[in-house]
Amino acid sequence: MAAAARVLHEQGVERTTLADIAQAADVPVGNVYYYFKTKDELIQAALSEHSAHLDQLTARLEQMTDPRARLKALIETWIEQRDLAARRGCPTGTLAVELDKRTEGDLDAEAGALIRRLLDWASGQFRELGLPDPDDLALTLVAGYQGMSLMANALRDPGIMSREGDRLLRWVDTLQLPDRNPSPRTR
Amino acid sequence: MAAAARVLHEQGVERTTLADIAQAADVPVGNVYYYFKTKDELIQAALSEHSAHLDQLTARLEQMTDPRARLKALIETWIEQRDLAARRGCPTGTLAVELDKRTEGDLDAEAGALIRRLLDWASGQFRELGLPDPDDLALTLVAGYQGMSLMANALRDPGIMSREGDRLLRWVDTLQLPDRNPSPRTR
DNA sequence: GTCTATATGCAGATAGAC
DNA sequence: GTCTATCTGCATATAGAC
Repeated sequence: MAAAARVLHEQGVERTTLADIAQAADVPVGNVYYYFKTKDELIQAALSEHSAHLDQLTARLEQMTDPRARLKALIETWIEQRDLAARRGCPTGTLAVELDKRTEGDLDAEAGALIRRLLDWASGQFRELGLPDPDDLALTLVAGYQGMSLMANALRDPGIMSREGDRLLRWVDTLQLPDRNPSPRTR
Repeated sequence: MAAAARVLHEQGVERTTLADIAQAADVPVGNVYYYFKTKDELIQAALSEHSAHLDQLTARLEQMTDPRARLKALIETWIEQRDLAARRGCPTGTLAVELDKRTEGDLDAEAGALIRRLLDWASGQFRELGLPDPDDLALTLVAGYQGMSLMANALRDPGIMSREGDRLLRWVDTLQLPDRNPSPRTR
């Protein structure tokens, strides 16, 4: 499963053969079929891997008490992955793009669900901060990440991850709590 | 070439067969090879189509005198394409993601070059406005577009294009000219 | 459970009639 | 230039020995 996730990310879903994955996992080709009946099941396994990584990441971030610090640590993590992002793009994002081109099967929805989980987690942090429209803020954050990853990948420039990542860090810093007593009418 | 551009965008590069393109163009398969020796040449032709579309777009925008209005019109164009973006993603962006997975050939660089041309055009507009770091602003703009397109596509939600597009419009509006005489030291 | 050998289908590419 | 028929290679998937 780890080999599948890695190779599918590196080479893309459609250009990766089962032989590639088998070789990366150091097992003969036929053996793969004992555990995964079809290539689609292998792709699903890769999605599970990414899902587990997301769980690990959020669990680590939640050890911090301040939601704003968690969000900034998330962005720092993205920046640290800049070289990989420039070479191969965001693992989940590029997977979503590829799978969305498929009409049959429902793997595309699963990639979307994975992104939505990140979105929901981020939304929860903004909500904890008491900020208005946490869903919108989460969307801006994750879209920002996907955008900078795609640009870094397309232009083969990890510096883009640093520049846009820093901008996101500053953005998170500037978000202000709304005035709690905007009007004397309240109560 | 138009059929190639359309079908390659809809189905993705790797899942599109020459038969698909031939059928969309209403010519028999073998005939395609009279004009395009390989599938790669067809992909290149699709890139040329996208390039021509970009030229048409910027030419149209440059009829406006105010660079800020041009940028806002660009964003409006993106928002108008929200349904296509939600179903298939940004034509150039998804192409870049797919082609970047290829090791052999140099098509990936051409997709990147196309994105860079948009980047350069946007940078020119910010520069005309006299704003500092026009390249960074252009990067933020185009990354924002790619990010919202990918999210709209992954979540199958055109509303994302509207929400994030509106945010970009407000962002362009808030960009201020720097103080021209910040210090009496000058001269 | 593991592995080799093989079947099947299809996509890219070509030959050659018209 | 156009089109049909066909070749070739390769990727998914299977059969079956061990």
